[in-house]
Amino acid sequence: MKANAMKYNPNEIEAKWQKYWAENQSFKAENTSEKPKYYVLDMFPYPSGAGLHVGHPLGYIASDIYARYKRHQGFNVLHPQGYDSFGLPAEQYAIQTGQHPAITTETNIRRYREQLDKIGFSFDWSREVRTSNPEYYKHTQWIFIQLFNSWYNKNTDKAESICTLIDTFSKEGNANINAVSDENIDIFSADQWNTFSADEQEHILLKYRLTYLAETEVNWCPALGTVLANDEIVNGVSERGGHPVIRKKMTQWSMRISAYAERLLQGLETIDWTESIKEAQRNWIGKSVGASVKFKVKSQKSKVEEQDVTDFGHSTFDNIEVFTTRPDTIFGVNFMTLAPEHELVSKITTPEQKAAVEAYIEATSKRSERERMADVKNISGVFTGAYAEHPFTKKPVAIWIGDYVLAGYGTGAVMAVPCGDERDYAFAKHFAGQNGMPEIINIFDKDISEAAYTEKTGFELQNSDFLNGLDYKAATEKVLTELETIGAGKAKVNYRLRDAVFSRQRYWGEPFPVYYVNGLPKMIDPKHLPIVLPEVEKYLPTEDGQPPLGNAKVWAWDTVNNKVVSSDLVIPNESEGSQTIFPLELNTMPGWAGSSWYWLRYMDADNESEMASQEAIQYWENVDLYIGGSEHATGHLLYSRFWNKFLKDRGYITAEEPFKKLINQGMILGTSAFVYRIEGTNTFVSKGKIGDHKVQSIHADVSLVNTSSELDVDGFKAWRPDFANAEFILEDSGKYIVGHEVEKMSKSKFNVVNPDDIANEYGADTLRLYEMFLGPLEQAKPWNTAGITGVFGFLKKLWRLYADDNGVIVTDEEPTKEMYKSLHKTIKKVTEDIENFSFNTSVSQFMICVNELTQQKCHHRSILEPLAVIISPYAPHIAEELWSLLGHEGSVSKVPFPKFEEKHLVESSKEYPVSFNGKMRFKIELPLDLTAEQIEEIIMADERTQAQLQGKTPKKVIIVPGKIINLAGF
RNA sequence: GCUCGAGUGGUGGAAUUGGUAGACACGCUGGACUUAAAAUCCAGUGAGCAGUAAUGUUCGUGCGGGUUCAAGUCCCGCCUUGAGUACCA
Repeated sequence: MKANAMKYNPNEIEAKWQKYWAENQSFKAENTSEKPKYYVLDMFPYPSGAGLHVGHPLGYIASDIYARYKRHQGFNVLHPQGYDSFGLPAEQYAIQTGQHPAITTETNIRRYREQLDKIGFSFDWSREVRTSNPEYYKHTQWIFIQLFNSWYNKNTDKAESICTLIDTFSKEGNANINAVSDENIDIFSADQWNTFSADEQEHILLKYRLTYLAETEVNWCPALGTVLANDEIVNGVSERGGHPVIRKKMTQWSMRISAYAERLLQGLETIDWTESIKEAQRNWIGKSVGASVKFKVKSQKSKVEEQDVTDFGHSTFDNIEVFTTRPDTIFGVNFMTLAPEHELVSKITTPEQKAAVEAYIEATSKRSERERMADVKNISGVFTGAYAEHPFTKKPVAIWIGDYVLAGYGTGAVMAVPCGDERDYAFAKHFAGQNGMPEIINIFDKDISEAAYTEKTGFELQNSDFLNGLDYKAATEKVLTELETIGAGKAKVNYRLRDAVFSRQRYWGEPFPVYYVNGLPKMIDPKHLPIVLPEVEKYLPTEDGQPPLGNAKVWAWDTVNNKVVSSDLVIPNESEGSQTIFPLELNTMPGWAGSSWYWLRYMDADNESEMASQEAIQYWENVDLYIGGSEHATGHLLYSRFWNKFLKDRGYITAEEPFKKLINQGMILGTSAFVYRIEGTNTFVSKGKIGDHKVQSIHADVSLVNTSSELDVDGFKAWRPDFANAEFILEDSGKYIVGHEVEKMSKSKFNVVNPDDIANEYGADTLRLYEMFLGPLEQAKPWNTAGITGVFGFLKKLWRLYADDNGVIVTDEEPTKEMYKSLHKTIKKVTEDIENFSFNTSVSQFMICVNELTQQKCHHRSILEPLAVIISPYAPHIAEELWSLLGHEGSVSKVPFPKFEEKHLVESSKEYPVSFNGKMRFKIELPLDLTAEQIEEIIMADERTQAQLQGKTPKKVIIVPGKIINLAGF
């Protein structure tokens, strides 16, 4: 007993200190403090049924090291954790089993918490949030109402209360309003506004609100029974499940994120994020500078027969507006192409082209997004028979439709310049000679017989009237002036960023605080929030295709008693005046709603009346360090910035950007193991014996394989009943050797490694150090446990500096110079490493230090005390225990970080490498205070130098004192 | 196609502003302790050539050039690979 008492026993000391931290609330952050604040945040997890695997804690360990380090540095650190607990898997599970998603979620959270606690994170759990908790989503609903009650004023360049808009409307109409809004809003005067009915006014306001209800074309995923946002679609299929997605018109809530396009772009310059994430956001926002140009649709006389144009409704001129980044090529316009969905198509198509156009539209609408993408090389389109008028030459320009023009980008129409654009060129070549497709005009002094000339440089314009002889820059300037003069266009900036669809046809999400009167949405007064998710019998859509909330029996809003009441009380078709009970919104909010503001909630997580108090918001401001995966580049990280900017505009918070510094941890991949079954048999052949056998690769559970790739054959037979009678062809050594492949960790690949298993075997400190030691934080890397014994051995070695089997062996003697040097070298390196997020090299440095101190037989308090402190952010449990072995009360986590002292590293001499023609030949120890001349004298006198020179004289002698000696040119 | 990264021993990876390439660890080899094994400790370990050996010497950071006394690091041109994005007018 006595002997074991002083052995390093990770399980015992880790349990002990985890309990101590919890009982003493060691990591509770205060909202008022004399200390400077530092906010370290992890992307909170979705609590899935599979639990945590070793990949999840990677970022948490890094942020925990940083948080602990900052506490040692004297900061008041906020380091919270919570759960993004609304989401699809819990709902799918509910559909299959009938189990309420809240119960599944609760079970999963409990498991996550257990796993997280085992790793010894310094989270302030008193601030835990769960997005599915009504006390949380009450505030999500409140933010939604604020967005509804806001519009974006381009003059002040920020969001304002809708009241300022209504005020202006009633005083001067909307002519002078400069807002981000729907397009094509009719101009009205103050008098007109004041005579509009309330409903009419509401319809107009919806076109300005920052969240609005509109019939839009959405991404509909039939398999999931819901719409998806653009960032939830990857390669034309749903991100979750990989189901096909089609375009569909639906009335949905949208978020007017496009209002913030420019600020979201500019803000990137002010934040410390990786270039790749910034670049992804820039691409997603997709700013392009060019011009919008109007083409009048010509009242055309059919070439086939003379007819009165008024018969076709062409008596009024329509304008087709296009966006182009190359207004300088305007004289190269051969034709125009509209997206098949363009609203003018049906209006302008001539009778003789009608059948062909309609057939084409029909055919393209049937194709899914994915088919359209896969079919890029196939050129298709139809001539509408109509013509537009060129703004300068006044010549007719044929109007075509084609699916290479996307309805969702720009105006859904392009001016086609075949000589300067590859797609226009291909289209023109494909339909060359057909009715409506003229010869290509070449406005460049270049050969375009093979391909378009797409460069913006190296040409002079020709065949371009007043632009002849000009280059890109000069022509663009001139044409913009001319376009404005004749009123046919102007400079324009276009963004790819679309407004984000905010409705989901799901159960397990935030309900909207919205009810409908005569089909118009009304917000519930915030004082009645939360509107709690109703109970339903089935989590599937209703039989008549309503979202799952359509199944709720109690889901109507009583405007007299201000509460949710039975849906049966809604009286259909009765005049508005007598009704007081109205249907509630049946959609729920998307997954990103709750995660778009959660960092604010941590600042004051128990506040019932507000999302967080003003005091808390002013103290914590925003997140100093945010760590998480790069997969959220264009989703969460963009939406969060949007809501943050909005909340700032409306005066609720103080910071323009939510996350000052962002680090993306790389994914930890699994190393899958494969066994090879000979086809049609139950015989498994070892990797080296496959030869000519036709085999099928089957995933084997990685826990059945040791570090030498040998399979536990008996374990494998017992693993699954169908393998119980398996036969094996072994290697000559008698072993069964498996194959390996690096893949994403997943249950179905049997390559998941669980952090608690590692913690049980080696301890959490070993797990923490090993995850850091694997390689640079940002880099993706496969998990393998091969090196873990090295880290475990290091901790045992560290322990032995403080204690042997019989007890503590620390002395109060004065350490040697070498001991101080080892320590301070390490303080210096580790401090730099933490600040550079280079945690892998710190672990190496700790190993070097402990190796040196062991060699020096160092058991000196003056060294071991600071050593325990600098190692504590990485391996907090052993550090606490060592700190108490040294006789201290309380937690090492509160102790100031040791200061690096240069004096311990000052050297009086240096072992110089001596190179000849750049090749290092020998080393020589020389005092550092020698001048270059003195060094040269010593070197030239050295017999090894003479041996190298073989009697020759070097032309050049380079001596960099303190660094290197090089003799060259002989 | 475009954008952003990355290529270093048997393996994971070090190398701060150009200055001893391969730190640290795994693995492997040999040794100590042990009846034996595990654990622990010690030594060696980029490749080739010469030598019994100490040692000497050549080659070596994806490929081909260049700048420099000196290049993994800087410049030019490629190759491979990962990630994101894509008919964006």
